[in-house]
Amino acid sequence: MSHRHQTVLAASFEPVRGQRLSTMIVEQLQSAIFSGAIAEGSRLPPERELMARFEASRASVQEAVHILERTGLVVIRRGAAGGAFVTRPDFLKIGSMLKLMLQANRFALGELYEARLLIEPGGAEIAARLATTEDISNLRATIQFHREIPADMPSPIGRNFHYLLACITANPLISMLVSSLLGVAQAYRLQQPLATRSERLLAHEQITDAMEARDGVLARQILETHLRCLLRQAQQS
Amino acid sequence: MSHRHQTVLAASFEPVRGQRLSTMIVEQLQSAIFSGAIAEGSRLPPERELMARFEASRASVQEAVHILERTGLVVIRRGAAGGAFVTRPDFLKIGSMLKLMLQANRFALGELYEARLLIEPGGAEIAARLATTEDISNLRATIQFHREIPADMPSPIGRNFHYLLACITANPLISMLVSSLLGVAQAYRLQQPLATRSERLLAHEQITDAMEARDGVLARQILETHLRCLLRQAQQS
DNA sequence: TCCGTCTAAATGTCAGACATTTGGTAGGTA
DNA sequence: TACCTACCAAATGTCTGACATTTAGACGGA
Repeated sequence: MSHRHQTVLAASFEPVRGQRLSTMIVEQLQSAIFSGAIAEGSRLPPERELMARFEASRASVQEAVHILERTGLVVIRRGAAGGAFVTRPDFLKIGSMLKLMLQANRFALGELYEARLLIEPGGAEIAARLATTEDISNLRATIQFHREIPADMPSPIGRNFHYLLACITANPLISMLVSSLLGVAQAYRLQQPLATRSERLLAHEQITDAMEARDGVLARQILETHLRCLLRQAQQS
Repeated sequence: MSHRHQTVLAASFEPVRGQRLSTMIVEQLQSAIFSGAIAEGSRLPPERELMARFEASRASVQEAVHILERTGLVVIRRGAAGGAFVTRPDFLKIGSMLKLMLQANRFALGELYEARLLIEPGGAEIAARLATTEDISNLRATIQFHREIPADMPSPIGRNFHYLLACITANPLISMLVSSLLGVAQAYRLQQPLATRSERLLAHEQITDAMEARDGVLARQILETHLRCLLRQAQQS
């Protein structure tokens, strides 16, 4: 056993050096979840049973399940009827994770606005087509909300005008992407707010007006101008 | 000790129910990394030492470090001079995680194209401004590559026309978003390819031609038309 | 009916051991 | 000197078995 390196010209050159056990378990569970073999809301087998199935220690199994929870694929409840329940990662959680990782690479602020400029104006146009009167009044309420709270208080994402706008598109992919970008933006903005509050509120109001008039093109233009202005400022600083 | 629930009107109502140990360790290490207290490229203390610092078991510490690795914040090397080295998550890795989470929510194919329609045409316009002759020949090489490989063989992301296009924007945020969306798209496309190969290749060639002519608007239009056509098909099916 | 209490199932954590990987070092040999 | 080999030590990977904690539900008494 001590002469493993004197291998006698093995037929297969594949190293197949196993990954970490927990990683492989994660992958198997993931594909089981994606394939629908484990339905949403149902419970994964308890750890002891997974141990037996994967022929791994509890530590490895547990780490795998914890990673799944961190990814947002399951929630773990302790106690008698507890366990790991398959769930759907809500896109706020996804956004916050993305934000975290974006934060690690330090992007230029300009790059951020450039990306927003790609998504949001087009999103506004779609939103204008779909907005209900309730959506509109939601937007107005948010504007009012921001008018009242102190400027230094960061507002929750649910009260963010741009996020609400994205949600109106009824395309979860879009709202997710926007919420991620906004999360990154927030981390930057704490350092240096680019637009004055009144400028921002004015733009938001104009956009809402345009949407109420069902003028998608106008809404798009205003948002585009607004963001492009911020982009220029960001590139200068 | 068995009457814990008869708490005598605690002064603080905060449950402060401790999170998982590994989670708290992850957070501390993360903020240490983000703050720069642990420089990029340097090594985290070995597990035994982290055990002592956090007063936790090796299992907890190890799980935390593994999670950091999964997040892309460190790479772990085994062996003598091994350990967890602080690194920067490259955006392909981030993109793949985003893709994973997008995949978990099952989107309609139409929503996917709608999102791509927001990002990619604008991205193409930016790319047309910045493309070098080398970029152009890269694009052509990719088209040729796809012309030659069998249709059923999935191509690597580095050979994906749309991804290359996004990379030319020189905005890592954009390439990341696009690569994520493409990843999701790939999972779908295995089921049903919407565009015929010749249609796709033709569109790609036209876009490249437009970029070579520095006609950003045209490149944008072609890509937009192409995607919008696919979107319509997706909505019908 | 409304409580407390107990129980069992499940996760959370720990300690210690052994296995594996891998860089470096010391020594021998051409 | 240059190269190869064997060995060592540091570090992560994994397992085992135990104990701690949480919590839903069952059981029973006022």
